[in-house]
Amino acid sequence: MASSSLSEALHRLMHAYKWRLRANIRRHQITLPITHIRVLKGVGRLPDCTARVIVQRMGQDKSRVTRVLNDLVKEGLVERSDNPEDRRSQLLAPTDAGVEMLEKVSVLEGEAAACLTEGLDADELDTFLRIAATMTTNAMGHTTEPHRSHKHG
Amino acid sequence: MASSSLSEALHRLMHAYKWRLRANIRRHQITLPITHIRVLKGVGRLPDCTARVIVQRMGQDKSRVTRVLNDLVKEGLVERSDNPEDRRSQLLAPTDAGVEMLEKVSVLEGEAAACLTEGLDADELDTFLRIAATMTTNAMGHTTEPHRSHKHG
DNA sequence: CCTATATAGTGGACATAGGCAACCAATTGG
DNA sequence: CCAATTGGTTGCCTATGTCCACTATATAGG
Repeated sequence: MASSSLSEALHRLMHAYKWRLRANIRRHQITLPITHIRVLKGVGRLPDCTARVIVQRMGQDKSRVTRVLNDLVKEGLVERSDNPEDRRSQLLAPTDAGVEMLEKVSVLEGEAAACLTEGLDADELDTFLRIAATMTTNAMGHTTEPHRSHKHG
Repeated sequence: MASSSLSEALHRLMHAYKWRLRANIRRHQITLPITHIRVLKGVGRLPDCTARVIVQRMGQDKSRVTRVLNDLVKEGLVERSDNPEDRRSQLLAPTDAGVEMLEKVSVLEGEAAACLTEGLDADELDTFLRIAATMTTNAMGHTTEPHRSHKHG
């Protein structure tokens, strides 16, 4: 049964990965939840980043992103500034503390990735990523229902 | 940066997969959350299943498993019976309704898996599963800390 | 211009998920 | 018998994700 294998394999992998990531986060004395880290990374990496961009990139709910962003601002890791192009939204950028945090995070994620990919060569990792991307697209693709509420990019 | 790619790829894949699964669950008029389905599957598949077995197989917290099991019993999908080998624990088995549910679930997971693996040949899927298993082991493996608390033997 | 509609973001409420620690009861081993 | 361990339960908290309603701005159509 490939179906069952795939399902369980995904759940287990995700569980294990999160576990590893959390362990690393602790070890580095960071108190941010994983989602917050992902959002912070997005803010740091994307040039004219708005909440909308994060929402689209992560496929997450708007309200969730808002709340995470609120937390990050409260923690002094992210700043909002007026968006001259659209007064409904704000531009997001990491503060100095945010940049610092991002560096720590980069290290820590690198360690996690190194841990996971131990014993795999670049070719295999590449294949894995390619298939994962295909699966992601497949899963979100054919909607089976009249949905078409949002399109990504 | 493979690290960042891997991290994001995993998160995205899991998010997309869960989304697809949930859509299928809805379509089949099933009201069980994903975790409950996983636990029910475990109970159905493993011969002398106890809560402990589920905990070990899924790597989940004991308390979580207890609660999910309680729900499943309350829903009439799982039955507990005395374990003659150990009076602390009970043997778990699906009821008739549970078996029925498992059949529906099997269909639905098959559909989800089929959706995800569309355009992938058996070889690629196999590779993917193998690498995923390796990563899972890696992630849980070298603990960085003196842990060695349990091994399944 | 005014109105209708879409879009960006916010917040409330809730469900699902996972973790930590205390605890009980039964088992095991000295 | 006593101590430590193990299987399970419960309380409590955090994290994650979704749905819905709402505000404010933007934009298209009349």
